[in-house]
Amino acid sequence: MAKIKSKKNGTKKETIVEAASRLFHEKGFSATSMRDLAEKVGVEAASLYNHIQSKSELLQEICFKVANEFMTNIETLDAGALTAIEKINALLRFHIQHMVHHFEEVVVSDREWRHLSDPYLSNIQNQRRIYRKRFAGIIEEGIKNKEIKEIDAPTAVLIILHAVSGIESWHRSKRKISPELLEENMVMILVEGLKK
Amino acid sequence: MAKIKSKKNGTKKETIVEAASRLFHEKGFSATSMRDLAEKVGVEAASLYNHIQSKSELLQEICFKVANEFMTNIETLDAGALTAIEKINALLRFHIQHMVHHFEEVVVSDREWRHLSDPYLSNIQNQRRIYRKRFAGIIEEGIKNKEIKEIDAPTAVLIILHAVSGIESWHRSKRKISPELLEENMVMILVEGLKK
DNA sequence: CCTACCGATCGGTAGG
DNA sequence: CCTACCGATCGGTAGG
Repeated sequence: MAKIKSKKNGTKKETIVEAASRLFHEKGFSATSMRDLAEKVGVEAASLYNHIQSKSELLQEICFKVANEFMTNIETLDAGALTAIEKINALLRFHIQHMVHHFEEVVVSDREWRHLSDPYLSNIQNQRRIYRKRFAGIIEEGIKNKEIKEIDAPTAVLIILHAVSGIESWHRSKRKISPELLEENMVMILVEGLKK
Repeated sequence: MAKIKSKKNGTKKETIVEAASRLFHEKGFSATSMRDLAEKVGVEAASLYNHIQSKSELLQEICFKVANEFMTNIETLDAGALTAIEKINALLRFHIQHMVHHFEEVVVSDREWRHLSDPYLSNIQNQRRIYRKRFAGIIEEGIKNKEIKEIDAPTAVLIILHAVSGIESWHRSKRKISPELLEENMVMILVEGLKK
């Protein structure tokens, strides 16, 4: 009876994953039931299973989509001919913009990946480790070049990545500054803190 | 039969809350069952209810304990005669040390407070808002004094508080630097990023 | 502190 | 896409 309204350029599955992102962000993966999701989408719970295999698959979709986007970005960027500081600047801005525009899926993938099970769990853990190592490599490059002061690179990565996830509170705050101002402020505080 | 082993200076309830911190951190509040908790403590699930009222009470204990510690700290510190930068330095170090030594309860209170229900939910949300405002106030003081460069104070607070929560990854990492080095690095990057 | 058990809700399936 | 329903598990209680 009630059909899933899929957007112009999207399959019904994509519509479901999008609704799942919003719910997982709001209530967490474990506290979200398939009946909650069905209600949000406008069908009965059983009907969801014509488009997806399991609740777990929804979390997989979200986590791997986000991981791929960040991984692709760091690879193309790292291949370019920028200085280390310029690379870090670009990485940070990409993270900020992603958090501003797709914060629900980014937050979910950051906070709920623990609820995946193998082999997806190990896969995501690996990707996250590789990403952080690559990021740290860029910082170490900058330290060698004397662009960046002598800090522990993994600690700097950890600070930058987690600082960005603070944008979630920015979304919730009443009187937000503009996304552009937010970006400039974050770059100013974080990148300046690294420079020699 | 099997009795709860309470530590020398702790009630049985405290033993249960401590185990709950570890489990809520590991699996999340919603995915942790009272049977999981009972097993960890060494009794049957029903027996837990001789010491606590509900699962929700455990989360309340954790969240309010952490909130009180941070609130007390900022109040005593803000009453002192330090410069703004010195206050921020001290606040940051308190956060770092707390995350290093009591990271399970700090992470749980940071990540799971959404699962509280009113009136506890509103209470915690208020406390968090007040804390951030007070922190931002100190930064604004520093901007007026020309100790700190002209940044958006709420954004700086958001960066600092979330950066600190990155210490969770530090705990999980194989080759950790020492807590002292971690602290010095975080202060170096974050506080230097604020200075004029 | 345990055994026994409650109603509610969960993720998911069968069959149309 | 829905109705009907499954076994499992949930938080919590009664009664000893």
